Amino acid sequence: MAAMARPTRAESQARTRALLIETARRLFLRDGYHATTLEKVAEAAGYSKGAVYSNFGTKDELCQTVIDLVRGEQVQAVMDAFLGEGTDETRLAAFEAWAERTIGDPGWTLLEAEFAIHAARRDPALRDRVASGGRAWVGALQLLLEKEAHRRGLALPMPAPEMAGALLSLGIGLGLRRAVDPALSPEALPDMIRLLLDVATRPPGTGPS
Amino acid sequence: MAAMARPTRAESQARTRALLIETARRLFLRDGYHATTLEKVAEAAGYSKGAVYSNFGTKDELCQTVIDLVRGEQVQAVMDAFLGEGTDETRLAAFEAWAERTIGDPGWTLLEAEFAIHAARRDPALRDRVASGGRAWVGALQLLLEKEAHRRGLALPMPAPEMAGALLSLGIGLGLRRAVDPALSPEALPDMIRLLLDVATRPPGTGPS
DNA sequence: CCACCCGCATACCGTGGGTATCCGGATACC
DNA sequence: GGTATCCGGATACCCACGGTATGCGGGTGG
Repeated sequence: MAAMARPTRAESQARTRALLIETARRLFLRDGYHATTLEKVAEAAGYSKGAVYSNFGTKDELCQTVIDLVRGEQVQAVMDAFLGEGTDETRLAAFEAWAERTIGDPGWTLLEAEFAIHAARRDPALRDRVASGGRAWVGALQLLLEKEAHRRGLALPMPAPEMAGALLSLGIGLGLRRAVDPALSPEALPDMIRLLLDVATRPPGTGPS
Repeated sequence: MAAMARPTRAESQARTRALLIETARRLFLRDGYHATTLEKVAEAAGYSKGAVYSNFGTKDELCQTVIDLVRGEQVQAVMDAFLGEGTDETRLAAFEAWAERTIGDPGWTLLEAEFAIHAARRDPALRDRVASGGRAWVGALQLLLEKEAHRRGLALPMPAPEMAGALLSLGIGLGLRRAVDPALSPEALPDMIRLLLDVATRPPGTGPS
């Protein structure tokens, strides 16, 4: 209680930091990395640029923080969707809903790609950190694939790590293309997954439809 | 001859434009869209910023010009590689060499992706133009797939347009991921193509290896 | 209670896209 | 051939934005 009446410095700063992250998240996701200025973030959060720089070393650091946060949520969401209970079709439908929400939303895909490109050209350290984010995705997808294959009792058409990488690449590419060309169907990713499952699952002698 | 001794204005401007495009191409491919400044381009080409703005309305227009140019060459190159003569394996090897050169080179993939993202957020007109570039890729790949399927006398595992789209997405995603994480194998794209060919080609009763 | 510390605000700098204006030589008309 | 005009390119400038230096005021430790 005393802490609320007169917040300690650490609490006060933590609150500032949280507000900045929350605001930055909204703006970065809405407008992208370059179009979002630190001044806009600071003002929207009710602070000045100084507050940002006393909580984050650079714009890159703030954005990376936001991205790590959001990616964690996304990975969690896709794991929940695909690893939950239900029939194969139910879970595939849940995954499709997730894909529609995530890949269909330009904000997230564009931000992660934009920042990755930015980092790739900046300094190797930032690039490495972004690369580890990609590996986090691959790891999650790999786990997903292995569990799914085991649950269905079938062999994957290629080693799980490579297949996870291919899936991630496909998702990134589709997200980008869809952001540029909204007419593009979001069904492509689920279709591809269905095809791959079909490959592994198809009884001998059955050709492609 | 008279034209060389004293170039007409149109000739002079055409030369300026060509030099600017050539220089811009080098810098955009090397450093990316945001890191390349018009002043650097102008200076490297031996002109001033004014020359750029009297030949191109905006930085976006210059970059779009460069991208259209390079994409045309890339599409041509991949068509030549895959539609040329030779055995199936020879042509697949030629394609792999192309993929290694193109997707392995961060410059091109990063530039096209960076500009696409930039355009997607800017104005719809620019976004549409970038989208048409994407459709050009899809069209070329579709033609390629159909010809290859016909040559081998087998059915594609999914409709050609969708498959072309998937392939393009895969290429984009792999290119981006590889730019961020150079340790990533460039074999993934050819592997995926082999897998898909394998799916359509596999004799009945043969499971995945 | 007081001196110090530090989170945030303010003022400022360098850079880069874009604009306004100017200059000089090619062009058009007589 | 002379001269008025036009226009490609140069120069000077504006503003936005990332980043830095410094100042202020209130929490903190003695």
